[in-house]
Amino acid sequence: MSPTHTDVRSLVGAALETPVPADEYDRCPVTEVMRLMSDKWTVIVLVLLGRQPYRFNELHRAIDGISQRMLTRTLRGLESAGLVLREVHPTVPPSVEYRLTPLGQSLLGPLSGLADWAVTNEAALAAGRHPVAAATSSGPH
Amino acid sequence: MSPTHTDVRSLVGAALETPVPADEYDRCPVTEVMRLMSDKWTVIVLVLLGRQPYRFNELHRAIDGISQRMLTRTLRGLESAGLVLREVHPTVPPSVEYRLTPLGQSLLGPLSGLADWAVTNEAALAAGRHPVAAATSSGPH
DNA sequence: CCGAATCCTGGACGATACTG
DNA sequence: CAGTATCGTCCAGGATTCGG
Repeated sequence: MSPTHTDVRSLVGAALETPVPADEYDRCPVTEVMRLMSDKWTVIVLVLLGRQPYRFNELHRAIDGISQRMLTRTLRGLESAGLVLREVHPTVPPSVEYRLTPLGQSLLGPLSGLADWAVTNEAALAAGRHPVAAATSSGPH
Repeated sequence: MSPTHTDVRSLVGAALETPVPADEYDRCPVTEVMRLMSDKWTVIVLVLLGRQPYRFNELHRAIDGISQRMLTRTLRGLESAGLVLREVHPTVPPSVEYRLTPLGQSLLGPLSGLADWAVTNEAALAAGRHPVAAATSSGPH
């Protein structure tokens, strides 16, 4: 198992001179995870399911603006990644429950780290570019 | 300044019953950050610039498969978010250097957390769905 | 209640050519 | 060297309809 990473060098290997091969970049686990989370609804679904299991329509009502189609697609994506478990209860009418798998739960930690950063730096981001000490060697005279 | 978040509840407020308003979700800082990072090249550019400053064509050569157009767009996006600083040196021929701002640097930490998770769970993700203790106790065969 | 099938639009992305 | 302009393709995502 990998030791703790202190940076994201896993993405680029150890290459400084070597260009990142397009193929390797495409199959990099970091890239894959970003692809998975980068659609419009996956994160919010992940967060909600992190709090409690939901039935399909509960989720549909809980997320304002999502269509049935996109909820289904989002859940399928998470399911096939092993982050969400789909449980069908053979009742009448049928009900389907979705919950996070342990793997899905474990993603909430890192995701929370990113969320924390986003909230902390919300102001700086909203400001567009923030006031950094621009250090051209010519210097502000 | 916000206290430390232990989960991503900042995204959903405190609402369990209340549906997440589409508008609020759209302007949530977490959503914005995900939007920023969710294109094909932003993450790798961020990572490379985290190691050292790059000139435009250095970056172009370092990332296999990226087009000039997309590199420009990616850098513009990062710049307008305040994560990357663009420095024009009035030499002949002109050279432009890109480096991370302190804000950009600070993003590498949380990003690294996600990368670490991705590498750690690469196997489980590659397997599609992982062998979780399924509710159906009926084993294989 | 849960979801698949179909149609449509906008934006991401790539390739190529051109410019100061 | 560091871009911009233009064109074409592909796919995420919304609306709607149908099925089990």
